[in-house]
Amino acid sequence: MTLTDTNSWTGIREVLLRRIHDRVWQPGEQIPHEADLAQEFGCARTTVNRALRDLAESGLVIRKRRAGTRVALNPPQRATLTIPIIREEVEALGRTYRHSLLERDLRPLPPMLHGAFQVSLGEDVLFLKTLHFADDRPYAFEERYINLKAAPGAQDMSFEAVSANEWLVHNAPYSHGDLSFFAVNADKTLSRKLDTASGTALFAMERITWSGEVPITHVRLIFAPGYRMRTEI
Amino acid sequence: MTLTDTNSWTGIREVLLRRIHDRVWQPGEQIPHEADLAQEFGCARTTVNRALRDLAESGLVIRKRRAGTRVALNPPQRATLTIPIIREEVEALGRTYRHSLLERDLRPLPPMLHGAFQVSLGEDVLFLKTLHFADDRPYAFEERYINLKAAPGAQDMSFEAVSANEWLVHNAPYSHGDLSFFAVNADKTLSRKLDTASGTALFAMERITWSGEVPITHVRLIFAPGYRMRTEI
DNA sequence: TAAGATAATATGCATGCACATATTAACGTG
DNA sequence: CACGTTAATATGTGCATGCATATTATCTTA
Repeated sequence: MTLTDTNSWTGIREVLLRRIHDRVWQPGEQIPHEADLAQEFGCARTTVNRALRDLAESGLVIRKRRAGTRVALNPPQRATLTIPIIREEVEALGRTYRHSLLERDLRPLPPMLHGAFQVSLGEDVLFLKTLHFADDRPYAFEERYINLKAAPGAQDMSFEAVSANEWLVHNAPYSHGDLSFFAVNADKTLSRKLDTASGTALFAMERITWSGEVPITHVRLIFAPGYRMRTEI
Repeated sequence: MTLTDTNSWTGIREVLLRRIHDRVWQPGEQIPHEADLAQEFGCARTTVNRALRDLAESGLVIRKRRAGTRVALNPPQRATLTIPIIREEVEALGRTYRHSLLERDLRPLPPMLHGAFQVSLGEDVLFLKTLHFADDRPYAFEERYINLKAAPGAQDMSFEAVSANEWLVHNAPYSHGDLSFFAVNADKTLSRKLDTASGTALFAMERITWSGEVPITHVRLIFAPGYRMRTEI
């Protein structure tokens, strides 16, 4: 009856999904064991396991050893959003990308970042101010601090040809990071750079990345008015 | 030498991860076949497969049949963010949640939503305006349209005791949706509701969900000033 | 030589089995 | 009856194997 092949793990996942959607198995309710399901579908337990694991990953079911598998009470609304390199994002829109480096100097780490960005306080960090353009219209304004201990090569880069973002992605890969999104009002500087009225609400993103225990970079990106970050769930 | 057990799939994943981080395998470079790696680690190919599949899922390697596995050129910066139910988000902050229903009526679908929200144009939709509080301070302002064809029970709900969000999560589960984030300036209404100055930049989220082909609801959530959406990568 | 058929190969997936591990239920024992 | 011990059980994971499938390389043939 189903279009999907029933004894492939994806097929089984679809069937289970439908049962959850159609309330055959109520939220919070325990569903049959892997072994029973395997028998029902006439496949190996491994295959059922694969399907259930996938559902558990997306948060739809909760699995516990011995306790069994149950339908999640409130399926967490998870969204995976891809944060592209700005150049790629702009080019994907069919527009021409360029960027211009507004500032570049060594300076002590601003106190605001002392907590998150644990560098010995004497050390200078590389500070960059960049403006990103799409078809010669400002697209995003970037302020970035780079820990030279984590990315020593950065000191010799001008970051005029290749953006710091891209260079870092390729030369100082991170293991983890913190990401946050918020809204800011355009101050005088921002409004001039992004060619908008002062006070305009702007979408902003802040990111700190580490390689293990070592902080690599702190970026603050502020997008031109009208920017939307989209994703599907 | 490694702390992790080397012949568990997670252990193998760690080893592979380190090789990628340490540039033993350069970006774009092809890495050994599953079979070779299995021999190197002294485990079954299945186990290597599991580790590689996991790395592929997080976008660090690209796998193609016959073509082999190679390190991703620009590892997409993917972030999974969990969009919690507001009540849970507020309570997780250790604050008391409540909400108040400001408006509730049936009305034709506003033209703005005709494109996304395909309801026969004659049909009315349920419109709700809600203000969410944390410790009696405004937390977020919500405007919501509910397709009564997708969630007929909604017409009989007052949504005063239980929020529309929670009710829908439990009674009209969606199969997919569109999600977007942006910034808006507080207009007169918003500034009064959210107790802030007019013009303040506010973080906003818009979401449309469907069950199959049928649209369920359109929500626009505007958060009080200072809100940050955080996640880890 | 160019285009199409064919073989080789790396990953994808299913199976059956065994053992590990977390968690709950049952069981004693004081 | 309370509390700690033990057994039962469902999921987690590893292994060996075989076949499926996509893609590339090679070999034909006109």
